[in-house]
Amino acid sequence: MERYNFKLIEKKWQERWEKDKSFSTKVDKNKKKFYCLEMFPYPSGKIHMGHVRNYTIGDVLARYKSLQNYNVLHPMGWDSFGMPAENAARQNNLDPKSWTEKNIATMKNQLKKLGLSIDWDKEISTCSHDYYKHQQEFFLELYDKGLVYRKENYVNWDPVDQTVLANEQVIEGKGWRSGAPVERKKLNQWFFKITKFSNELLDGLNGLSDWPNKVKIMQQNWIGKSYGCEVNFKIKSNKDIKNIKCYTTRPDTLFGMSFLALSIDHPIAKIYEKDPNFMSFKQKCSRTGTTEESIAVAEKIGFKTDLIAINPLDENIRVPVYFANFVLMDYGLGAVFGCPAHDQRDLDFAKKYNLNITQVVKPENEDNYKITDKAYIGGGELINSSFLNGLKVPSDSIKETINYLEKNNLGERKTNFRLKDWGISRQRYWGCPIPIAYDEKNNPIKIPKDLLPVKLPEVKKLDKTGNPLEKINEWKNIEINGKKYTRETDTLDTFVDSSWYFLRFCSPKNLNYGFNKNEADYWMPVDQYIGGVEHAILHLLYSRFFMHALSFKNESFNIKEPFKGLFTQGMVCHETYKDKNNNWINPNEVVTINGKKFLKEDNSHEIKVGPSESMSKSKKNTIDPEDIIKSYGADSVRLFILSDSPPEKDVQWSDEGINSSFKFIQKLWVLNQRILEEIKTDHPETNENELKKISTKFINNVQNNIENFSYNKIIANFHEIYSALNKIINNKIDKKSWIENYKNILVAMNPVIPHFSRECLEKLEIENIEKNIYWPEISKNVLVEDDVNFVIQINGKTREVLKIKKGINERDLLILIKKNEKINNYIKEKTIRKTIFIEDKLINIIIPN
RNA sequence: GGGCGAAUGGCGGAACUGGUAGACGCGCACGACUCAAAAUCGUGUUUCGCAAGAAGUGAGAGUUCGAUUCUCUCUUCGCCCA
Repeated sequence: MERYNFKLIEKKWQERWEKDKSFSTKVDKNKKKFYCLEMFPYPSGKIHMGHVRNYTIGDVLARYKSLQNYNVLHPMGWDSFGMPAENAARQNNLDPKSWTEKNIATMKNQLKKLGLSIDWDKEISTCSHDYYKHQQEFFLELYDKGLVYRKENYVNWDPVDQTVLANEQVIEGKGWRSGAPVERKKLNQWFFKITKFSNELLDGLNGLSDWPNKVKIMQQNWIGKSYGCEVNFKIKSNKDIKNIKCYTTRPDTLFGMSFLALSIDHPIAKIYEKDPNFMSFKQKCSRTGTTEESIAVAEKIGFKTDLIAINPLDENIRVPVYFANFVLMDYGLGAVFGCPAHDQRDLDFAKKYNLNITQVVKPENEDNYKITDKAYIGGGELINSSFLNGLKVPSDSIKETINYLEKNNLGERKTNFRLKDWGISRQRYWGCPIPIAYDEKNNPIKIPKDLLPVKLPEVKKLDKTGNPLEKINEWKNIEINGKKYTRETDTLDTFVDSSWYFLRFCSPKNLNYGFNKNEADYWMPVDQYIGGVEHAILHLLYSRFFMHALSFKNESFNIKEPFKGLFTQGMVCHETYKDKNNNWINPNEVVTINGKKFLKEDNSHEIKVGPSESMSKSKKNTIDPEDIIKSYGADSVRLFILSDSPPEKDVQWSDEGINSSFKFIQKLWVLNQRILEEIKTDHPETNENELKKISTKFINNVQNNIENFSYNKIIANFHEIYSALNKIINNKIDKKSWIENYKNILVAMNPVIPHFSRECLEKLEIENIEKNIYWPEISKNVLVEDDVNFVIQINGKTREVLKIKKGINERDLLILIKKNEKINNYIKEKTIRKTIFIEDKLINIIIPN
C-alpha cells in the first residue's frame, strides 16, 4: 500500500488554501462572527514549540468554528518593537529594522508550514509606520482627554551603560549587562492614567465569565483595592509642620503605635535637605531598586527626625517620626504609622531602633500570647486600647475605630488602590516615538495630526550606550509653523503596541484611523483569546485599560472589554541533558542506546538526564519546530502537541510521542485506503447502523471536547474511532452509508489534522465537495442505547455488571439478579436490609456481613 | 508570609452534576512475520495472589448505601504576589 506522503500532500493543500484565499474574511452581517485570536509573537528569529502549541490550539478552534459556518476572523501579526532587536543590533552591528524584518519573513514562512487557517491579508506589524501612526493618534486623543500626563518618576539607572533598565533587567540589584549596582534616578516621564479606571477595571472582571478564575484573581490582587482610612496626626515640632496624614487599613491598631514613618520623597523631606546626615541617608536609600520586591527584601533603615507625632486617640501617646526606606510615596500618602506588634515590617524596624512594642490584639483562646520575633496579624479582640477594648478584630474593630475618627474629625474613611499609573516612557530607540515636542521653555506641545506619523529615523548602527534618538540632531530639532521645537526622544513602552492590536485586526488597512467603526463593531470583542499565563496581569490589564480609555468621553466607541473569552495554555517542556562536565547538551546531540542516553558523537560517553523543564535556550533543551515539521509533517506535530496533556497544563515533548503521532497518521492512511477499497463494492439493502452509531458518537465526543478545551481527549477519540472502524470495516455496509458517515468522521478530524483530512475527503470523490464540508449535525437519538450496563453492588462493592434492557424496575431486577449465580451466592440465606435503586444505572443491596 | 491550584499504574493522563477507578497514548513483556533485525500486526500490562479473592486515587479523619469527586486537618509540589 501507498505510504502517506505528508511532504507532497501538506504542500499541496497549503498552496491551495493560499491560492483560494480560503481563510480571508469580510464583515458579513448575515453570519454569526467568531473572533479567534492567539497572542501575536515577538519576531525573535524562529518560532519555538510554545508558538506551535499556542497557534495549534487556536487553529483547532478557528477551523471548528468555520466548519460550523461562523464567519471567523483569525489573523496574525508581529509585536515587532522591543529590546531584543536593539540588543541584537548592538551586538552584531546591524540595524534593528532589517533584523526584525528578516525574522518576520522567516517566522511567517514557518507558521505557514504549520497549516494554520490564518487570514494573512490582515497581517500587521507594530513597527510599521501605518501601525504606529494610529498609535500616535490615540496617544494624542488620550492626551486631549486628560488621560496622559508627565511627571518626574524614579527609574532604575545603570551608571555604566548610561541607560534606564526595566525591572526585569535588574538582577540582584545590578544591571544585567554591566553588572554595576543600579541607582534610583528621577526622570521626567509620560504616564497613562490607568488609575482613573481602577474601579471599572476591577468591577469589569465580574462580567468576564469565560476567563480563568486565577487570572481574574491575579488582576484583582494587582489592582489591590483596600478599604481603610486616612488618619490625621498632630505634630509637635519647632518647624512649620502642624500635622501629617497617614493612610492605613488597620486604624484599629492605633493604640499599638510606636512610630510614624515617612517616605524619603514625602514633601516634608524638603525641609531636611540641608541636613547632610539626611542627605546621606537618602543617598543610601537610592541604592535600593524601585521594585516592590527589592524594597521588601532590603534591610529596613530609618532616619530619626526631631518631629513628634501625637496619637489622635490619646494625646498622651507621643511617638518619634522617621524617614524610612520601606515607605513608598506612590502608595497611600507616603506616610504610615508603625504598630510593631501586628506588622512584621514595623516589628523589624522597632527592634532595630529600640521602639516600644505594645500588643493591642489578643488572639482568640490564647490569653497569654506574647509577641516575640513574629508580629501577630490574625484576628481576636482588642486589648490595651482604652475605650476600644473588647472589640472583635478585624470585623468590628476597624469599623468602630473609623466611625470614632470620622465623628471627631480625626480621620476619614478612604479606599485605596495598589494599582499605579502606567509609565509609558522608554529611553530606547526601537519603539514608537511619542508624538510630542518641547519649546525652549520645555513646555510640551502635541505634534499636529497632519505631521503624523512621527517616524523613527533610520540608523545603521547603534552605539553601545545611551539612547540614539538623543544624538540625532536633524531628527530631534524640528520646526512647526516657523517655531523651533525639540522632539521627545523617549519611545512608548511596547505594551502600548499590544494594547490595541486586536482592534487593528478588524480593519488593518484603514488609513485615516486606527480602526473602522463598522468593522470594529462587527468583530469585537475577541471571542476567544489564547496565550501564555505570563501575560495574565500586565498585557491583559493594559489592553482592558486602553479600551476603557478609547471609550471614555466617546459616543461612537464603546467596547470596554476586549476579550470575551480567555484561555491560558501551559508550557512545552523537555528533559534536560548534561555531560560529565555539567555542560548543557541539546537533545539532538543525544542518542538512546538500550534505554540509556549517550553523546551522539561519542557513544561511550553517557549523559546525565535531568528533570523535564520548560524549553529554554539557556538549558539547551529546545526542539526546533522546523526540523520536526520537516521529518514528521505539520499534522503529526499538531496531533502530538495536543495529545499528551490538557492544553492548560505543561506538556512534555518526547521523541516517542511525536513518533507515535506520525505512525498513527500512517495507520489512518492505511485505513483510509482500505475503506476506499471497501466502498467500491456496494452492499445495498443492508441494514447496518453500527457505522452510523460509532460516527455519531465520535463526532459528539469531539465536539464536546473542543468546546471544553479538552483537546487531549480529542486525540483519544481519534484512536477510538480508528479501532472502531477497523473492527467493522468488513461488515456489509452500503456505499451511501459509508460515504456519508466516513465523510463526517473526516470532517470532525479536520480541525486537528487539516491536510490529512482534506486529502482523504478529496479521495472520497464526492461531487462539489468544497461546499459539502461543514460540521455534521448529529442526531442524538442515535446515541440512545436500548441496553444499559447495570451495576450490581453488594454493600457498596461492585460485584457484577449486567447488560439489561432499559427501564427495568427494581422488583423485576431483583428477580433477574437472583437468577445470577454469582450474585445469588452473596445474598442467598441473608436478609436484604435495604436496597438503593437508581434507574438504568445501579442497585446496591445491603445485607448483614 | 499571603493568594490560587495540583497530587490517580513504570510514565503522560481519563473518569459528565457522588454511582463499573485507570479511557487513550507512551513504555514494557510475550507471540506472528523474518535466516536475523527494523518496520508492521496481534495479545497482555494497578498491586498482591496459581486461583477464588483482597487491597488500591499523597497521609489521616468525617459525611454517605456508596467518595478520585463533598467537608476538616496535615504533607509535598507548582504558579502568582510580597
